[in-house]
Amino acid sequence: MTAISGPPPTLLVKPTLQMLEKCKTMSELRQIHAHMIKTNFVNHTFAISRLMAFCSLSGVSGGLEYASSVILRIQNPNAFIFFTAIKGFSESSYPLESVILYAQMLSCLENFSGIEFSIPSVLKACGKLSAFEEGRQLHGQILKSYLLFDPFVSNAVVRMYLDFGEIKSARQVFDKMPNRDVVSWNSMITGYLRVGDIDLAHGLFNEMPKRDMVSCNAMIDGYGKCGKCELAIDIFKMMSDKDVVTWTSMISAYVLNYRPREALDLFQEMLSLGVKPDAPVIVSVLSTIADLGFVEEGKWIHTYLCTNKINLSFGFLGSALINMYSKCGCIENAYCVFRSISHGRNIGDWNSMISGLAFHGLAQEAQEIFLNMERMEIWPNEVTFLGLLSACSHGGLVNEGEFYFRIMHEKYNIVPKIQHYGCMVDLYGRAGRLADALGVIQNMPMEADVLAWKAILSSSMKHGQVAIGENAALKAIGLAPKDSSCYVLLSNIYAKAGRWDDVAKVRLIMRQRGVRKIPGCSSILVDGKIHEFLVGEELDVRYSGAVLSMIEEVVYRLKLEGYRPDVTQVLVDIEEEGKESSLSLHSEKKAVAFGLININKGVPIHIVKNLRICSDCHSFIKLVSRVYDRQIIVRDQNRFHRFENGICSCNEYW
DNA sequence: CTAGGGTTAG
Repeated sequence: MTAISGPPPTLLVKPTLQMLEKCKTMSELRQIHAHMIKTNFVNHTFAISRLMAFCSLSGVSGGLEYASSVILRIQNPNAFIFFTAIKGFSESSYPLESVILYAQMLSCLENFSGIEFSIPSVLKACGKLSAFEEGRQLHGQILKSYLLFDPFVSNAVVRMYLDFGEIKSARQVFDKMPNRDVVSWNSMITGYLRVGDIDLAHGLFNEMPKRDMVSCNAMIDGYGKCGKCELAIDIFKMMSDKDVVTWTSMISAYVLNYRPREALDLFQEMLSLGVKPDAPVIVSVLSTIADLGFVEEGKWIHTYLCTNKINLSFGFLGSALINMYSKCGCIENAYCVFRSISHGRNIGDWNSMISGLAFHGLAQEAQEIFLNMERMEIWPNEVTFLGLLSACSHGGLVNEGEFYFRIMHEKYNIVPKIQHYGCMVDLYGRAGRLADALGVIQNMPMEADVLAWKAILSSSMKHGQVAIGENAALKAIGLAPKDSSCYVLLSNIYAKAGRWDDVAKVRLIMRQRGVRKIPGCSSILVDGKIHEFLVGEELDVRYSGAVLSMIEEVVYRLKLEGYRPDVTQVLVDIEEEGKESSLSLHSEKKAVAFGLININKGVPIHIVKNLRICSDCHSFIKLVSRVYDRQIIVRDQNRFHRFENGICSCNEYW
């Protein structure tokens, strides 16, 4: 087809551009394109570049072929026509197309002016692809053509080397850069922060001639990620201007450093100052709320999203909401959100729903979600299978777990990662099949990590396997010498076997190594207020007397019903009576007692515990639910336990 | 056209 020379009719320009803007599918694009050819748009640079941009959108298949064929038909293509497509592809999931298009551009352009606009995108694509060879060639071309004087280009070169993980090369380019600007400094700083080289990052931060908000935001984020929360706070407080990224970085820093309350307080402060929250900050806050189990706050955010008509299928919002509701015990609400985004569901939304159901021990329902995915031809990813495997392991469904593990690579071509093997270890371990669990560890293609050994450790504890447990503890402690839970589990195993000397030894080693047991902490929501209880004798004066006598009364009544305190859950060998009273000071028992006093019959008692619920508390609460006729829902580190009528929803899989 | 923040996982 030959283009007629001359511009398109002026009246058609605006509607054509609008059509391109609204275009949704490739076949629509073909129609518009046909129309453009008829009405003389083939050389209209702006319209063609819009058309090219569409081709580069992710989810459009055959985009590259179409874009290439369009360009071939242009009489005198210029660099701008290529630019939008090159940029688009570099940001898509097919960055290679961007490199291909760039090569095509070089071969068909007569005049190279304007190609410097595309170069940053191609460099970005090379970085994403780890295309070392192409990247270095490009760098060579840039050096020869003096393009390094363009700050956009040289900064992109630095960024590419950082993406390659070649910090030294990036630094060399940075040091030799003719026109270093604030972006160059910021890129270099984030490069150092990403690999945890805080000192070098901080050095540049101090040295740079002029800092801007981005520099500070990057430092806050970097400090937060390497556990230096206080330094992050220093910078945050020092800043006079803050944007939503500043707040998000500081909020995430708190979250990462286990200071969720301060994170939420900061979010409140941000809102009260009129800073408009966007998707990233909301996602981050929702995950904190999920961890704390603060349903009310979570609901408030959900309402906020609805009233501000924020689309839940955007980014991670949907999956963050689903996760929040399921972690807060409201699996129905989670379902509701999941159903409400039936159009435009992300893979993350499906995964969160499956994991949420797994967390509730609803293995059947989790499998049904997966069946729906298959029916709708939605391709699962590795996280989908983690959810499914965890559902099976919490539901005691060994055969089903084996099935999913198999189809994961046979049908879906997903290579199992260490986490998947960990799930399998857990699956067999919980079901009491320790030999099979150990078999997984022996046969997996990588070295087992702490979590795999901890799975063995806790199932040895549950099934009274001292020797296997000892060995697993040795391995786990070797991999994570500071993790108190490994020592505690080993000590529990010894206690269960009555080997109090060994219990004492473990305790001694812990003290020598300075490993402190994380104190158990349970919280309970009463009248919209959160009340916290810590393990041990210190009890908030506000409640102490009433709660302690309530526990005494409950223990007395339960003993009449056959309750026998399980003293193996005590870390120290003290006299039997001492063990009993120290058991009765477990945080979840205090929270239950507080709930019995302050929550009316018929209203479920919701408790969140920071660690795993101990087996004594588990049988204790089962009995309470029957004797006091209460529904008690406990969320521990691993999952939900719904106690009713003397039975727990976990069916002893925990 | 280059630099900063986000979920689901044993």
